[in-house]
Amino acid sequence: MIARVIVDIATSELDKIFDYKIGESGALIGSRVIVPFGKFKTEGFVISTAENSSYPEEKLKSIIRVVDEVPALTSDNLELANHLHETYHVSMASVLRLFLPTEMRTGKVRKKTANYASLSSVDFDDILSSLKKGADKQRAVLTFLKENGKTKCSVLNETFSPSSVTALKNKGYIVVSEERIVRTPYKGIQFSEKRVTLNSEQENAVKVCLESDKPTLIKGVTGSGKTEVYLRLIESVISGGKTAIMLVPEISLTPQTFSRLRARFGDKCAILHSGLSAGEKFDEWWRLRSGEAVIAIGARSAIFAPLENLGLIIIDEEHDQSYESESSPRYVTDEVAYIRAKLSGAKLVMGSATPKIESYKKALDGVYSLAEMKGRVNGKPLPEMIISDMKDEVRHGNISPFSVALKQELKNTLDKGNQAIIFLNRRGYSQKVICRECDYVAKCLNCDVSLHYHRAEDLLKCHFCGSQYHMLSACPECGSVSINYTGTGTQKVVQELQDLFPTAKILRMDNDTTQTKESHFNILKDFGEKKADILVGTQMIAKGHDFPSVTLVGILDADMSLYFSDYRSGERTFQLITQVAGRSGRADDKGKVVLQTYSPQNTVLQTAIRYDYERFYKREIAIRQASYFPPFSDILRIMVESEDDAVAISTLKKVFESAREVYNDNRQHFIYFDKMKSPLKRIKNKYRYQVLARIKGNNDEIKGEFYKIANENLSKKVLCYLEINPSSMS
DNA sequence: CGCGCGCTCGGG
DNA sequence: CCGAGCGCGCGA
Repeated sequence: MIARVIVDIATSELDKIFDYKIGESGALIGSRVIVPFGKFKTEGFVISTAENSSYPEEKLKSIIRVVDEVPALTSDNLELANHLHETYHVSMASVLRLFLPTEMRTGKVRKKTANYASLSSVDFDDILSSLKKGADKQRAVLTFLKENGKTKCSVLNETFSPSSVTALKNKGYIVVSEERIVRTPYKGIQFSEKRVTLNSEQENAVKVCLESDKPTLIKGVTGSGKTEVYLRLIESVISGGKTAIMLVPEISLTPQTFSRLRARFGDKCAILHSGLSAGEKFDEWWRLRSGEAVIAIGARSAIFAPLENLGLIIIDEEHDQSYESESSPRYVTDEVAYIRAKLSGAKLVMGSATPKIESYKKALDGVYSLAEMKGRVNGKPLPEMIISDMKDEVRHGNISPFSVALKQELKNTLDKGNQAIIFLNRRGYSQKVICRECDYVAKCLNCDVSLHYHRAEDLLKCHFCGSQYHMLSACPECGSVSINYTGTGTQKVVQELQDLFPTAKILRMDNDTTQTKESHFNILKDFGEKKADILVGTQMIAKGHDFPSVTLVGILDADMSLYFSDYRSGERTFQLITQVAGRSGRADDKGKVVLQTYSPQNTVLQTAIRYDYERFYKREIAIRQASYFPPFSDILRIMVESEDDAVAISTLKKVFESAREVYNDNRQHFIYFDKMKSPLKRIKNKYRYQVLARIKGNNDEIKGEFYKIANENLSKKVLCYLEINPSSMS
């Protein structure tokens, strides 16, 4: 028998199948195997088997051994891998890697075992009496085992003594056996479960999802109880003997999210999360592979969970940007989910309060089924939104980061003993450091961006590459000591708030305060337990978590994201405002939101404060249609990045020449085609250029050609990749 | 003349 | 990806 093997080396010239004799190895389809390759050994994947090979018999080598006792990849996985290989034009090896935790490939983790001791079958009293008089420790061990049953040897050794345990073992009075230990993530978390009855909208959503033979989009306002709908769907699917995947945005993948599933489904669910230790990840993965766990929950990569007999895929907050992979292979999660669901006959359910424009269009066009949830489960209205015109504030002499209205509402909130959240999507103290004399701006040496000042450490930091620099004592250009800070960040907001409300306790949550695994959780926990009055934070406070005492949300700079020159900036702003606003007034008191902006008449903001997604959508889709932007076209961008500017430029030229041939042959499909510097000319010491195109209609051939061009120009010195409708155009 | 380095090629 | 094989440039 012949095994057809993909060697686990992800370069395009090795992206072909090598045949090996299976011999005595026992390799099966999906097995990871060690094979001789050239002068060395390498790891590979058996993607199929055959009776004989087209390669000369005498040249065939044999598989050395298989790696895992059970094939790591399922036939579902292999089928999906094939499709991704074809859609994204990436090597089979790099696609297959997606299906395994990286720790597993490098062979660093293995199954963990420990020795356990238990009483042997000899009569207990006989043993006790046969022991010598002085052997009190041994008697104690035996009594302990009698009372507590099977116990880890390490525990016995610690509490009693290793010698007494060994002595008992040698006499045959206790039996020591090696057993597998499953490393369980978030062991300490309490699982509490409040089972609720579904309201009619939730019932309807469940029904639509289960009955539809198309993917379903659940459009439900914040607090409408989407999670409960997901749980019911999972219940229904696993009771039918099938398995389920639930994807959540990276940032929502908290112990609390997991504990809700754990409470309902116990050990049947496994979590796949980059924050887990290598051992935990490995064990959770195998629990899924072995069928011990049937529900996988995780961020985007969990779409590759090793489940067979898949019945359901849920994508929560489907509009979230974290569903886009930013390293090769650059898959888009909902596309992968769509293919996987189709291949395995599973249901696909996506949920959001503010669906992507593309998704909502599909729902309206009948490509997806639509389930709407307009009411909140607690029956409370959505918080009232108030706009503060910051231009007006400045005109009236208010130069603080807070409007008069926000200050007043903050005071009221604190007086009532309630809590407030202040949202600002900019961390650090200030965004820019500028010389007042000569307008010099401090910039990163590796990136084409200005440095942010961080007061806590008195450092200048680059938010792209993380480089840190000493704070300037004087301008390096003109020597002036007069330095200006512009662009308020979270650190400065905390300071200003503290000045305004000296007795208030303020917590800050952003990238800088959540560096360790638990800090994220701890800040939210402290705030939830009312150990602070105000929480100041970035994007990461926008999601999940009910804080019943929060009755005020302040959004500073609501229009910040409006001015990115990006066709999706309006959509993103609407989503962000809706989401942040949803943090307010989740329980008894009615919530309020103060939205500060310099463009109060902007339609995106005007529709957002009325929670009028429909109107926002209508306007947005009209703009996209008139200007031929997605979903009425596809944006193709081939990025060229290199530390060597000359190499980048010469590669760009080659890429452009090849792409131009495609363009010339298909002019009627192109709306736009050109080459240029990227908006961010340099990041992490790499010069960045791009070939940008926009094409009409369903043009998989053009996409295919562009994928090919990108792959052909890739090398050690230069990074070259195609993005389709990227969420960031920087 | 020798070897060091950079390029190309093959691997089942 | 990694080693082998090969060509050519330079120094005692």
